[in-house]
Order: sequence, then structure tokens, then C-alpha cells
Amino acid sequence: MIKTKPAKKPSTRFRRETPEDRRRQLGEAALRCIVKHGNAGVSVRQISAEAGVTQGLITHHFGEINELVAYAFDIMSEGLLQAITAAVNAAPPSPRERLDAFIEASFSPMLFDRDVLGVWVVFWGLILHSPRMSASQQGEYSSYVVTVEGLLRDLAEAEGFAVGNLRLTSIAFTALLDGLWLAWCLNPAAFRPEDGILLCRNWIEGLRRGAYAEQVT
Amino acid sequence: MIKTKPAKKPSTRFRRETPEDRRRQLGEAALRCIVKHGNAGVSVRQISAEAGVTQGLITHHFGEINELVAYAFDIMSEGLLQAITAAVNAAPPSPRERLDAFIEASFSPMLFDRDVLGVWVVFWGLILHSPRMSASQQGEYSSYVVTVEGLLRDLAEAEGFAVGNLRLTSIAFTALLDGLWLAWCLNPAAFRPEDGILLCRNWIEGLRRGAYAEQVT
DNA sequence: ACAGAAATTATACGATCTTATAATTTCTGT
DNA sequence: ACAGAAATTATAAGATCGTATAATTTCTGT
Repeated sequence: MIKTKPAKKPSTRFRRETPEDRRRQLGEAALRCIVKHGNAGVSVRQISAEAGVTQGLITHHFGEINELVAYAFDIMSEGLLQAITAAVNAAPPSPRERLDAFIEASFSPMLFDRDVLGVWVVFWGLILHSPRMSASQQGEYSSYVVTVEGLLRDLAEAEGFAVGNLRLTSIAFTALLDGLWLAWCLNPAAFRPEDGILLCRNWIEGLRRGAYAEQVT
Repeated sequence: MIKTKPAKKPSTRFRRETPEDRRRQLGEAALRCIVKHGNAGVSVRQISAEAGVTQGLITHHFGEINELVAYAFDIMSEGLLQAITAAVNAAPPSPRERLDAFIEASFSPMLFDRDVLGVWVVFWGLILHSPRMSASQQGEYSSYVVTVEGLLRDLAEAEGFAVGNLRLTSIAFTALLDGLWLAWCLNPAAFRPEDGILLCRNWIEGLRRGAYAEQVT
């Protein structure tokens, strides 16, 4: 018998991983499945196939699939916020330039991406019907808004303009970013990412001119 | 034999409806299912049960379920845009008051509602993966932005301030509205609907102060 | 009154889903 | 070297899914 294919026969049938590593592998496989198939990608069979393991492994490490999805959400949130803060910290230390780095990072292909929105839309759908997911979301949103608050506060102090309610104003700026992201992903022909940057700078200009100075609360 | 229950025995086993009526009934049943169960509600069995008919009717009237969902999307979009324009037209004719009516309608319980967002999130997920749904979405978004353009143009003319690119500016205002809607539905404790109205008025104030006057494109 | 068109039901098939259980394999510690 | 703990596979059971097909019912037109 001739070995036509010198196939690399694995000496072992599967590799044993630490729970921590395996959980992360499964979480990332889940994200890839969601990118490819949207809500339909949230499935024990598809995710385990994507990760190259059998279905039982998901049950073993996460109990039920919802826990895996929630874990994937945490991975994703953490990664994005980290990417943004890295971009901000890589910028020159002036408030002006840090905020600008924040805006440009938000519209960079890494974040301003249909696939990324696709994942978030699936998460939003789950958040609206799952207290477990909702709890994670509240935490992530809160820290995101706090980040924006810091950037806007520093700019206001450096340039000497007034902001009535910093928290509400930060929520508005965050909403503008998310809304533009959503609109562009659903209607890529409506405007270009650089137009989005421009519109954010216009918003900041409104802030400079005192449009947000009077806020009773 | 005694009739303990004088049950109303229907003389007919089912009622025959015009295709148009039945399609609408099925579309509205689909929306109720999506409100209740999110993505999981998009199912031939659940929707037909909600509508009180058998599964075959959906196949008969829509062919495949995706067509039903797309139809439900059209119903929903049309209804919301119509509700908003009705509110605008009911307001006094001054540009100031018409725009204000638009904003207040956007934050009224009819639109600023978790259930409504839940339906949209499901649609967004489908839009991102279905050309058929995407086409409907592009049309709806476009007419929505055109509506905003009209309101902002009238205000700019009445008050005499400059807007560099009316279309981009309208996209930004639309994004702000959608972003606040999304943020509040996912984090109802973060702010109140009236705060959202306030933030929109601040945005308009920035517009008045010329923050959007200089837009190269 | 009644024939025929179309709406609706009834039923079935194959695919995919989640989860549970038991058997197997890997790897670590001694 | 080897025993045992834990990771992983293997397998199966029961729901639910979408859609196709044929039979039945309703209602309209003449």
C-alpha cells in the first residue's frame, strides 16, 4: 500500500486546552459566525463547527449557549473600547488632538464597518430580551460615556467654553456617533466616512459656540 | 343532552378574506410576534398561530417567509413616517413650531419605545444580510432624510442662518435622533425622553449659531 | 341553484436546533 | 510508569423549523 498522501496524521485526536483558552476560542468563533450569518449564526452547531470542536464542548464550558453569546459580547466590547482608547492615547496630549483622534478612530475601517455593526445588531436584539445581556450592556455603555465625558471636559477647560450638563452632552455626542455608524452601515451610499468626521467636527463647533451651555437638566 | 356551554358554533370553519386584507393581517401578526420574541418571533408557525390561521397561508400569500417579513417592514416604516408627518402637519405652520413638533413626536411614547426599537433591531439584522430588505430600507431612509431636509431648510430660511450642506446636515440630525432612541431603549436609566428633546434643541441651537455653515462637501 | 376559482386547511417530510448522557482521550502529578 | 481528573468526543432524544402537496371549504358569478 502506497501512501499517496503523506498526510500529517495527528498523533493525538484532539488537543486539550485550558478552559480559559477554550472559552476565548469559542467566543471568537461565535463572533465570526455572527459576522457571517447574523442571527442565524448564533447556533451551537455552527459555532462549534467554526471552532473545530464538537457541540458538547459548548455545553461543557458555558452550560447554555446564551452564556457563550454574552461572553462573546464582553470580548467584543472590551476590544473596541480598548482600540479606541489606544488611538486616543497615541495622539498628542492636547485635548483638541485627543478628541480628534477619538473621532477619527471611530470612523476608521476597524470600527466603521458593516461587519462590526452586524455583530452589534445581533447583540442589541438579545439585550432587549435578556436581563443578563442587558446588564453587560449597561456597564459597557456607561464606561463609554465616561470616556467621552473626559474628552469633552478637557476640551471645554482648555478652550474655555461652557457646557451645561456634561453627562447629557456626552450622551448626545455618543448618540451622534452611533447614529452615523448605523446610518452609514445600512446606507453606505448616503455619505462617506470622512463626511461623518466632518459632521462630528461641526457638532464640536456647536459645542464651542455655546449651544450646550444652557441645560436646566 | 344538555348544552352546558351554549358555544357559538361558527357556521363556517374559516373566513375567506381578500388577499390584500389577509396579507396585512399576517404582516401585523408578524410585527406582534417580533415585539414579543425578537428574532425568535420570525417563524412561520408563530406568526400563523398569532394570526389564527394555518401555516400554509403564509406560503400561499407570500411564497417564502422573508417576503412576509419584508412586507411587515414596509408596513412599519410607512406607519411611523406617517405618524410623524401627521404630528408635523398638525402643528402651527411656522418652521420653528413644525420642527419642534417633529422633535416632540420623535420622543413621544409612540416612537420612543423599547418595543418599537425591538422591531427595528430585527429588521436591521435582516437588512444587513438581505438585498431585498436593504432595498426597502434605502428607500425609507431616503424619504425620511428628505423630510428632515425640508424642515431644516425652512427654519434656515425663516431665521436667516447658513447651512453648508443641507443633505449632510440632515443626515447628522437624523443620526442624532436615532442614536438617542437606541441609547435610551438600551439604557432607559441613562436619561429621560425630555432630556433627549433638550439635546435635540441644543443641536438646533448649534445650527443657528453657524456651526454647520462651513462644509466643503 | 350550482359550478368553478381561489382561499384555506390538513398533513407530511427532511433539516436543524438545544440539550442531556455516557464513553473516550488527553495530560498532569506523583 | 501510571492513576485519576478533566477535557473532549460520540451519540441520541425531542422540539421546532421551512416548505411542499393534496384535500377541503368558501364564496362569487351566472
